[in-house]
Amino acid sequence: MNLEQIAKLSGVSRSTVSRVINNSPQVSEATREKVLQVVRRVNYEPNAAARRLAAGRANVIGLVIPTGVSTLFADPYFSILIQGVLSACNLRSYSVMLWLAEPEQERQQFRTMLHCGLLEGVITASMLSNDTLIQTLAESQLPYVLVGRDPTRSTISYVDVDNISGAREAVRHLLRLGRRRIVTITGPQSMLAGVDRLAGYTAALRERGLLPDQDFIVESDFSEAGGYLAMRQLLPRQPDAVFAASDVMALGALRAIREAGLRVPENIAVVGFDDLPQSTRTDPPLTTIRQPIQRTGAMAVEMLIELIEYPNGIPHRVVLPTELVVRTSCGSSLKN
Amino acid sequence: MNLEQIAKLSGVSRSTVSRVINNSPQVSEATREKVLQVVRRVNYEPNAAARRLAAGRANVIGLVIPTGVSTLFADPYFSILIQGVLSACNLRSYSVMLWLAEPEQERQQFRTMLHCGLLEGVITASMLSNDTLIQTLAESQLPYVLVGRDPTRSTISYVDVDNISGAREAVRHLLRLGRRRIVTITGPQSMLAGVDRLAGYTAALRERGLLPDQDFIVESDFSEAGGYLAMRQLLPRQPDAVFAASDVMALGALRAIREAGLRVPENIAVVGFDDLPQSTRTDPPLTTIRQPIQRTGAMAVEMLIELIEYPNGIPHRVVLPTELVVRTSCGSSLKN
DNA sequence: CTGAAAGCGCTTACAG
DNA sequence: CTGAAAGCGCTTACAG
Repeated sequence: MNLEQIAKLSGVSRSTVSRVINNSPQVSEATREKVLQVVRRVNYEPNAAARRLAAGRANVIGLVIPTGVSTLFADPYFSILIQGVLSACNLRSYSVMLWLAEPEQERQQFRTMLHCGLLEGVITASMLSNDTLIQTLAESQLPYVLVGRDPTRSTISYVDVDNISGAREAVRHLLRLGRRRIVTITGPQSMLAGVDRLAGYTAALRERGLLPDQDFIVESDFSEAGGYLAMRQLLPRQPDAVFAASDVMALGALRAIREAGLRVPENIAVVGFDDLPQSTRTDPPLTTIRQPIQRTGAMAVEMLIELIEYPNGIPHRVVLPTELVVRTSCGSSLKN
Repeated sequence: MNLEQIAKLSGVSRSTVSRVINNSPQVSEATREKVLQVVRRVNYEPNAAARRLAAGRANVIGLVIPTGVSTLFADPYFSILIQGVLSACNLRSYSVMLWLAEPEQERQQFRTMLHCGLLEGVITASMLSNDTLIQTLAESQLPYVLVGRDPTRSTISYVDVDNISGAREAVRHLLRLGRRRIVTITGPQSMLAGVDRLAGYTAALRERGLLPDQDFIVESDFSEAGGYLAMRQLLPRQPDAVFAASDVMALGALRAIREAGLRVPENIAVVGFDDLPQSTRTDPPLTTIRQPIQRTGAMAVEMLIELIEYPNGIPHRVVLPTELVVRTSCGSSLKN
């Protein structure tokens, strides 16, 4: 069923049908109704490929998550982000093409995807800072928005979460509770979220005149296993608290602490970052920094659609706030 | 950059360029080389929308996961399945459009997506048995394959996992270890995986001449919280073992058991189903039935592509095997 | 082996 | 307000 046939059935020209489909104001009410009736009766659905070709629009965007197999499996962060992007797209009648960037050899596929003429814009998440993917993206001339800021480029739109403040809040909380030997398990320092959360940790200590001790900082990879290993490495420092830069790593830390026969929060207080759904059910329930993951995804969609619709608009940068969620993994100040 | 321009640059016609792009054998080696050089030099990428329009192919399929927001968040099963589908598609140079079926009102969007002319085929997962979505899919005339069988339709392709045998294996293991008061937390009985795994439980008991007790069976929803609640409900039955129809529910069961002050496996043995990555790290590590989730996704892709390429091929049904993975949540037979 | 031409299903100036 | 026509970037009989 195509335009031509609808036209025939409703006794007008193809152009007119096209106009009513696209809600053009320059159609008489009478014709509009007549055509709409046929459209509804035959359940007509315009062909997106043809539309894309003729008019450039097809309402499809790409979502690229450049992470190896393992991380995506392990971190609910991505599921939630994807969910946020997808529901926002549903609301706006956009479809999304999902692409997971696997190792280097796949970069050619990324180019192909960008240049194949199906996508009107792209959202990318979880980039390494200064990822070559971004370069490729920029060259494609497609509108795009980053999830996570990129300090090396000033002219692009991104939505990020306030990682520095969030991490600082986490460590301030620990300090308020009287903890002083606060170690941290960081995210990869090749990712800006990893860098920023470490910066927040450092800032909170400095505010109190404390000097961050290099031995108190172990770099990890946002995975449970990584958090576990890092915590084992930190245990000999005899910490009384740990700030893990993600809830999943905090989970690993909890496991390492338990294995060492120590107790949370009595011996070691634990704060995470993310506030994943399951963090209410860890043992003990995790005190953490909530970031609005789903909203981040939705915001990225809104920004991208704006960029698509107004190509000359200025780029926006949005930084979403975080929030300290106190549960029991740090104890309360009364006890200390 | 389009065909026309490549043609001009290489001094041949558009038709010829198209032929070399599509690897047609009817082109002389000399021309092919000449054209290919230009193609590579300018980094030409054919326009998929135009291709789709002209020839019907664009190498894009849809993946629809009809589950509410909550489940997708909570169950890594879906992340892994998506991963499997995406990597298989990457290998075959297909792109995938991901669509999450939210509540009923969204069904119209599903139709739109199917009929918009971008998709060449569809994979759907985790359907309710006899879901109306399948009806819509069938009407669309698109090739599709189901993840999970549908007993009500005999002419469609699906890939499923042997849920019945898997569940039976799980319960046999418990029986071998001497457990006799074996309860089960089932998946939703509106989903075939839920039904099949319960059937496996029942079958294993029957083999031993045991009668499945209705009080020993609680229906749940594949979520952690659901597993927790179900286990609390089952605890008064004084079970010495529980078969949870998914690892995520087993996690909830572990939590309920721990809260009740009981020990795993001493008081209650626990078996799950899935073998998620994190099931090696539960406390205690979970004995479970491994199902090849990623392979399921990849297989669905292969089957769908075959259906797309050979529209008159016969539908295939593939049932992938499961495997018992013994860790420590059931103890060993020596202890019993 | 190669090219000219028709056609895929739309949109959108242009003319009336 | 409406229609005829050109065009988006490809593919593919058809003719040579």
